[in-house]
Amino acid sequence: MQETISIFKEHNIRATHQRVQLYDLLAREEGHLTADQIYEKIHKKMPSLSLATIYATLEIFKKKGLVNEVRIDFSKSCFDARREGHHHFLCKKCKRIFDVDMMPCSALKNRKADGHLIEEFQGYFYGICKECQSK
Amino acid sequence: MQETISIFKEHNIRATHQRVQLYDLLAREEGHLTADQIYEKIHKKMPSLSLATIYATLEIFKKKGLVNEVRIDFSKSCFDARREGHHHFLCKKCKRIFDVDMMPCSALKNRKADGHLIEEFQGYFYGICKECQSK
DNA sequence: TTATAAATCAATAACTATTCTTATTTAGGA
DNA sequence: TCCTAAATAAGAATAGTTATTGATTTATAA
Repeated sequence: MQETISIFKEHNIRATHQRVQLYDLLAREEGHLTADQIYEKIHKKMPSLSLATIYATLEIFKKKGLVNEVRIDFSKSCFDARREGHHHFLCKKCKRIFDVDMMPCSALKNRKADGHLIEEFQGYFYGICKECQSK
Repeated sequence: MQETISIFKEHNIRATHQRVQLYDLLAREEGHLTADQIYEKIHKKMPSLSLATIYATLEIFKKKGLVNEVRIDFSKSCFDARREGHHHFLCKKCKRIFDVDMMPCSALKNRKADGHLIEEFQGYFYGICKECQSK
């Protein structure tokens, strides 16, 4: 996608097919996917894609600030396109992850806690999702 | 320690030496230790202790709500004794973890976010710690 | 105290997400 | 189009964690 390529230019990222696919998936289709889920999805269009490339690419995106690693499920990371002030909710029953846009803690950024300078904040919520409550 | 044993009784946990050592370490000496660090510390007093037992014990403590798993450093978990409304700060430079007692988000518990019932909340802060700032 | 079943233990094998290595391919400028 | 550094694919290696197993220990009751 053209918009993605210009974002890459801005951030000095070489626009390979793999990278464009990956970024488009996270930024325009779905958030919080694991490396494995990303692999499954892109593999269909691009059968030669390797998992190692996905990890390497995600690492680059993270460094450039395009993507966030989310570790709400301790066994594996998932990733989504960076978006200020959004956090995550993990349902204990169905294990699905939801975005939480309610953001009471955004004021924390660049403030100090016990003298420590806060640059980033991630809020992880655990509980029972809407759907699972009504069962 | 006697107090630990009575806590175990309350929670129906058999009070073995290994478990008492482990809980005392987390609750009375230090927080946020990795399984490996726990192993190193207890190994001195109790050379037969195995890492598998540490993981198994931590799992029991977690289920009973005595201990929290903290995954602020993505490569490995660390653990501390549960204490309401405290969160964690990871220094990007020295990689140390600090407790953050400032708690603006405690009101979230048992409320809903987009209809999802919040049972637990963990706040992860990333930045530069007090010491590293003054270098 | 002793018997017995259940719980716990240590040791190690197995598992899984992630990272590393290397030969090959590709993007983007000259 | 050609050149070169950078990126990729494939699979091996690593590391944290979990599962298995068989032996030991413990709680409880007789």
